Amino acid sequence: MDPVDDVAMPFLLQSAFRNLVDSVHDALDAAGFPGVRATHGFAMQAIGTGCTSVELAERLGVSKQAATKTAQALETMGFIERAANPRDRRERLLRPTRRGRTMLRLSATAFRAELSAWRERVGDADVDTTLATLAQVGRGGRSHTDLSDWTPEGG
Amino acid sequence: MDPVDDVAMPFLLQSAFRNLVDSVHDALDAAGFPGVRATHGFAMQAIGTGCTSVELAERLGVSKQAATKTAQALETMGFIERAANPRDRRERLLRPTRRGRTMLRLSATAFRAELSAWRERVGDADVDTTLATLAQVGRGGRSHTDLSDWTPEGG
DNA sequence: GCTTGCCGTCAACCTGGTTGACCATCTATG
DNA sequence: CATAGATGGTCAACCAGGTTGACGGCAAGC
Repeated sequence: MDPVDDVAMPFLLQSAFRNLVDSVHDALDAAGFPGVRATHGFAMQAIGTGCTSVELAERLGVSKQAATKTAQALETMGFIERAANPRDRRERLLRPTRRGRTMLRLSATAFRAELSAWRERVGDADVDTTLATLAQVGRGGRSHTDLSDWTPEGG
Repeated sequence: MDPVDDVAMPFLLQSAFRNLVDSVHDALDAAGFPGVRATHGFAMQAIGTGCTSVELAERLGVSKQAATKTAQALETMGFIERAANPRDRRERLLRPTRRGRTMLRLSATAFRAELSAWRERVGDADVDTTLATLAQVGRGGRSHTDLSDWTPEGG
């Protein structure tokens, strides 16, 4: 394989991301969850076992209005419900429905399956190195996404 | 470092991409090229030494209308010019201006600088492995971006 | 109890993409 | 040579996902 120029990094990152996300969406589509977009999966992950719109916004690194829009889409698709909080009637707790949790589980499975394919193609060691490297270079820059409270299988 | 779950891959890819692109934009901004977006740099790379809108669309993996819009933005910013082709009066050849080539060169330099920072942080070997791994997993999936004709420093 | 501040929402707008329709032009064919 | 079809480019309408600004409802602190 010819050497990869450093300048190619952004393209490689983006195309890897797209390939990964596309394959997961294909799997979700086949499993009866059509129309799921990348943002939806991200947001579901960020919601975890439940949070408010403002928390979601912080976790996704977007404005609260954008988070609210995404949450509305998720609610329309039946992935979350917005429960009133009797203790604070301003708040609406976003929490995944049964269907939402199923989608998340399928999504995680699909991600792992695609990663397994990568591992078969290039070897476990290289994939692990890639994960570790990206995790390290990810910190340090401004992180638009707070991963601290994510429990992908926590529901 | 705790092990990185495979499910984290999309987030790592995306945040690495954003960090990288943001740092390059900061550098461009500081060098007198404000307002450059990721799409602009990508498109300039894709245009290379010159191509038509339709070719640009193919290289970027988007519709020709989207490519045309991007090209218009690039022209407005003074990075490309659209020359008539006397041989085929339908065509308009998109080709980088001097300023456009300068921007591309600065952009490439900034990418390499950021990658150098990565290399210092995690070591050459890991960055090389990451590049090679991403390059391999990138092929195989549907590639939205044709890198075949790119000559980043070719101008 | 009133002010302050936070949660959520509405509205307007931007960017970067989509599809459909269309005109101008080139090209291959009858 | 005329013409039908393919191709390059543009216009218009629309969508998704993000932004900022304004604002109403509610809770909480002096």
